[in-house]
Amino acid sequence: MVEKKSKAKESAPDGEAELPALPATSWAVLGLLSFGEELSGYDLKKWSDWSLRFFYWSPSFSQIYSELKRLEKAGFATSRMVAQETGSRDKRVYRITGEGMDAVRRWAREAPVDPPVLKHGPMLRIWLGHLLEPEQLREVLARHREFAETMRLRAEVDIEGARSEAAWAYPTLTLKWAERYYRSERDLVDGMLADIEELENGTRP
Amino acid sequence: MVEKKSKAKESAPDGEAELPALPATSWAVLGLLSFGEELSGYDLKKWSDWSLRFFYWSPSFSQIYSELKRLEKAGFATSRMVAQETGSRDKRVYRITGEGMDAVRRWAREAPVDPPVLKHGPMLRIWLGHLLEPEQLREVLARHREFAETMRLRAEVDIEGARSEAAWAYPTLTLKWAERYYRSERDLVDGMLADIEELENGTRP
DNA sequence: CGTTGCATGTAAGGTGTTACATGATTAC
DNA sequence: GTAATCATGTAACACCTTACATGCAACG
Repeated sequence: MVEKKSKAKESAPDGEAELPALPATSWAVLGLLSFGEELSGYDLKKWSDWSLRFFYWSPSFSQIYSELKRLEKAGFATSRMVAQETGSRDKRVYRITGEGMDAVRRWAREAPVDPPVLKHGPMLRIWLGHLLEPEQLREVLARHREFAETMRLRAEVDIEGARSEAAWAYPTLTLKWAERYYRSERDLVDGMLADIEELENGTRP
Repeated sequence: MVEKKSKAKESAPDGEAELPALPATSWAVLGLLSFGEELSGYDLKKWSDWSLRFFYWSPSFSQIYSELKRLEKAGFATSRMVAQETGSRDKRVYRITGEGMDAVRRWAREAPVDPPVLKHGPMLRIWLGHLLEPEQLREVLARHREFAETMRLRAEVDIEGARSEAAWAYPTLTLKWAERYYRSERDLVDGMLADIEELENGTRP
């Protein structure tokens, strides 16, 4: 039995009620609502695109819509239709409930600290370096470097934008983290380019 | 139309045949085989657990088995049963084909350089810092720091183990990368702990 | 004599994506 | 007039995981 992971199977007759086992994405969406604003699915997508994206992949529109339904069914959010004055299509806006706040808070405090999930395509390519020409290796790294530097600059800009807004204290903390993370990602490319150089020139005495 | 991504839809009447659109995991498994050894599904899982794991999540047994079937159907690998002398269950071993080598090589050279996928649970928690006590924030970070340091040490050990084996030149490169990556991840925790300290002591003049 | 490791595979189900349908408003 | 943005949602499907079934060998 290699693929097992015993799971306490609900019950838990101790005072605390069990938190429902939602996927992390669900908690992320509930987390977006936990800042208190009433938001539509569309808003949520936009918001997650430019805040979560630095450290968490942004779910698609359709997933956000289905997560919202799930959260509403669980009693963690309520929705209401809002008629648009201008005449465009009505929108459905969501607001977190008291139970929802309790649940995210408990999740944030009690959930196990799992290792981050990383799928680093560029590194997978380098790992298969025996299949590429050195020039192509460098090309892959150059593209990844561009990406990292773009992200770093975006984080830098956002930090400026969020400055001294007390409500954004913690999100700003993660932006600072992101600025350093993507800086490191960029520098790691440079380190690897140097290692490749060394490997080719055969600097072995 | 927000969720579109036009896809050239096969055809491509230029000389080159189209590479089949396999998921990255499939290429990763084929990549494991591209080092030339004849391996069972079980071997492949073990191998991916301790090599890919530093920069790419390791697929489950059952997925590896189904990827192998897919690769065999595509003509990228062949398999044969091997009877076990000792009497335990027979195993099926896989070997990459010439077409398989061509395909991974082309994939590694030609596939677009996509940004890494990151789902950083610990950062998601910090981002929701308004829901936690400062002590709990630090606890989340401490656990993540432990993880990062463990990974860093493993990479360090593996680098020693792989030294001067010419065949492992590129995998060793990614191990060096990993050692630096997890070192940075650890240092990023320390940076954030300092930022939290500052936030609490309110060092604002 | 129970646990761990070796070894392969199926079934069921959850997670998440793309494609499509629909339609009004605003900007070029 | 046509493209982009706002806005919501369904359907189909791909990806991937867990649970389960099965069974032998070696170790303590």
